[in-house]
Amino acid sequence: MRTDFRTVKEDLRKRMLDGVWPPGTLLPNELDLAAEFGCARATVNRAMRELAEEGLVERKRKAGTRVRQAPLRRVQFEVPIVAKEVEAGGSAYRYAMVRRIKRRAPDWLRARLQLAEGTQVLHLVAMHYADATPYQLEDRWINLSALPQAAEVDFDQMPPHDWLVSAVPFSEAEIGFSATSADEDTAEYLGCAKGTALFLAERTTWWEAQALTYVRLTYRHGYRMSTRY
Amino acid sequence: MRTDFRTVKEDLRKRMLDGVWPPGTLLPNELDLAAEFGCARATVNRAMRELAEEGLVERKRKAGTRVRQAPLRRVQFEVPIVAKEVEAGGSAYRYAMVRRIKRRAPDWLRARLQLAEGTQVLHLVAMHYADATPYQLEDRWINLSALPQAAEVDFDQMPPHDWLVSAVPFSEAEIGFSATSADEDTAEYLGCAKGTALFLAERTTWWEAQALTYVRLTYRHGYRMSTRY
DNA sequence: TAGTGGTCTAGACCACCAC
DNA sequence: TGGTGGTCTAGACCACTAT
Repeated sequence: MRTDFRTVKEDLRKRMLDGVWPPGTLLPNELDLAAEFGCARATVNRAMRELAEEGLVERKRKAGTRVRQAPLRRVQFEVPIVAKEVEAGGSAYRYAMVRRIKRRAPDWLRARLQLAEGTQVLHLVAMHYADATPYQLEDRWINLSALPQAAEVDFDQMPPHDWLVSAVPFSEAEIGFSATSADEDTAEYLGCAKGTALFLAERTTWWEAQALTYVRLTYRHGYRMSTRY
Repeated sequence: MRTDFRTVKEDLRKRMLDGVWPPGTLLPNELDLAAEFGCARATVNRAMRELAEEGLVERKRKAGTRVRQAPLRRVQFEVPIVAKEVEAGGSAYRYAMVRRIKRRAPDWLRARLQLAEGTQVLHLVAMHYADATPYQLEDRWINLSALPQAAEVDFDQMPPHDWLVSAVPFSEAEIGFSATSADEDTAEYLGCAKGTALFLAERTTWWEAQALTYVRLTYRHGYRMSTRY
């Protein structure tokens, strides 16, 4: 059995976790490690490169590889897709359009998306359910000057997110998370008391410097977004 | 000038973004691409592997490489470190311990951290400020059976987080984000009205299957955690 | 300037799996 | 069962930077 880069990687990681190589330690160079593990230098290189990407070690030419003082912590989330989220929780996903209005972009939206005055937008409100209980309220604005086809789409049949992914597979986005108080409408949609603290995700999507859509996703009371790292 | 794997990668990416290879397209195999780019197969492999890690393409032996239908979206956050966050915002960071009590772990904490009955814990409450205004309320519990040294640390001089990073450089953690209503105490600490919706981050940290600490970080009203992708 | 990591090459063998 | 990606090797040259 040959020496696998994963074997090397996990072995090196173990030495750091077990305190054999505490933070700040200078590791042996690639050639020496390759000799120790009985593998090619390229194999050690791959192992070390991945450890560096994970933030466990820091590499510099000539200076060598060091265990990081404060191992970097990067959290990775999958962008929550509501249908998958609901089904992963063992519930049946259901979706319903609430409102669909074509109108001129309000000022706050024009400012946020940098739209010209008088730009037409499509305002969609939709509810997402887990079994029969409200899960998420979607409040979406689509820039019709960038996506005129959206005006013809039947969003009763296809959730806006699905259509957007198919229409614009690649895009830049900014996503933000915060807490908000339920206003009267939101409280009614989500079945909670007015003033309840709710988790809010906002996303703005761009393509080639043009804003495509802005969406506010308000989650039901008690929602928690979590991950391990 | 030789063909760089970055060149190959960006060239391939461009073809997908530009619609030359729309979602679902089967890409040429590595050998053909290597011939096209005039480089070794390993170079193409590295480029494609990274594109796969980014979620742009999907690779399967024998089946080949395909452009993803719905390009996967992975969001990366740096784990927010309050001091850096505040200073990045151009404010002066200040920190103050509010309370420090050694006690037996309450039942809810024992359940969460899987502690034996009667386990001693250190309960710390601290405030983090941006300039003179409250920024974050830290409510932390440290398992003294795992970290007995914590009992002797002067947390007036060093924020708990900094001490923990130096004491336990490597650990597993679970982090969760949600929304919460300000109770009376929290409202007073953060200078907001009772019942205000606040952003809450909770983190539980483990090392070798033993819980080290559980912390609730409640942010001031209006806080927003955001990222691009 | 010398030591270290970064990358490319050409070839090889293998595991997986769609056909 | 054959084609594809996954990985390893041995060698080479180069870029960066600590000294």
